[in-house]
Amino acid sequence: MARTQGSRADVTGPLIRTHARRLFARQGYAAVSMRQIASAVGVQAGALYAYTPDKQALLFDLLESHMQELLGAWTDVPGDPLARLEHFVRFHIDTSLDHADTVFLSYMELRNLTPKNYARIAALRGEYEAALEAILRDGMAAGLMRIDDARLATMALIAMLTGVTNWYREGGRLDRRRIGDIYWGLARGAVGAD
Amino acid sequence: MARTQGSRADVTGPLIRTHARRLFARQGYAAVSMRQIASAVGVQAGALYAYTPDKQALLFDLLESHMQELLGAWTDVPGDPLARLEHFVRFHIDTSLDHADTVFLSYMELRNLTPKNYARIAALRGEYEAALEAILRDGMAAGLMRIDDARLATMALIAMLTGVTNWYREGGRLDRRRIGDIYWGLARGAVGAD
DNA sequence: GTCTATATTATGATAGAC
DNA sequence: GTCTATCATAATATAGAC
Repeated sequence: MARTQGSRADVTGPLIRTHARRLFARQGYAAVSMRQIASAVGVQAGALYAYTPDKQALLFDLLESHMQELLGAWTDVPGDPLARLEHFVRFHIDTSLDHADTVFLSYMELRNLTPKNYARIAALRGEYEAALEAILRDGMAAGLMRIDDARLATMALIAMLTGVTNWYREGGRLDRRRIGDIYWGLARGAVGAD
Repeated sequence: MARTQGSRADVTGPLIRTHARRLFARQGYAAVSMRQIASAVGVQAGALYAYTPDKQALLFDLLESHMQELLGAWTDVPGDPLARLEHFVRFHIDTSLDHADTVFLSYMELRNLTPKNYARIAALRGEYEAALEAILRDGMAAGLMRIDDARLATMALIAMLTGVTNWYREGGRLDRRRIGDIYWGLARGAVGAD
């Protein structure tokens, strides 16, 4: 609640998203008021409505742009399914830690989306899951992986990797590279590639 | 919002817990009002305060009694670490699915606890994690498992197993027994026991 | 133990001035 | 684009009657 006048559209928009993301992740969508977001940004509550039609749209935009960014950032590598799986493991851990707030939001606040908005996010998530499942199926076909059920293995691996966000703390016992190594070992074993 | 008078202490208490648990899990703690819980139970909002000092205590009671029940229900089996791990895998999946609402709550609403209440739940969770970690360490010591980091493997396995609640639907493609088989295969591979 | 009524505070969203 | 002021509604929690 700093300024009392003046237009700064270029900076206010991103600030709203940043602070909303952080607050939603830390306290939950329903527990955060528009006034609280405005206060963090340094504007009055009314000003937020120049950037978003309502609170729901703000949440949806955060989740959708995150999924779009995730899908845009993911690039499969050609060749050996095991190398591709290792790449996915490291990519997923790194991006999950880079966007821990949004990742948490994506699991937590799906239920606060309208049905239509929910369907959109679920579809994007399905695309991402399909990328991993394709790798596993290729690995099975090539005889490099022993997997009972590719769909369940996909869900299991994503849950396992995303779980890093539950305990990781910057400056902790292990750095990211080492964590990636360890989880790649777990994933490789899980798909029977040892 | 059915009755208009009459005392039914024996049934109202459990009903409050049951409906609060379901509503908190489906909509989030902050999004659920005391009126909403009261309405589901069939009493007026004021009546809830004969059972709980406030909303926060209601959430804490649900989480704490769940953790107590989980710890009470868990019994290690003697002998082979691999058999003990299989037992843990099936136990964790089964109880997670039996208490899907509370499991979800336990991950999502920890941040809505006061620091003291949070510390209590975290301690109970730590006890449970320690049970799995002990199995993994015994397996490593016995040369039956190849694990880089027992602590991370513990967190990874629990996240993987708990993730079942994210996609499981009653009457779906796979029954619980089969799901347990598949996840046991994944877990066994992850700890290098193939 | 439960109801009705209410105190108090906060919420999402809008209108109009600058 | 932002502020101030405000509407309409809803929240948690309490008091006192039955």
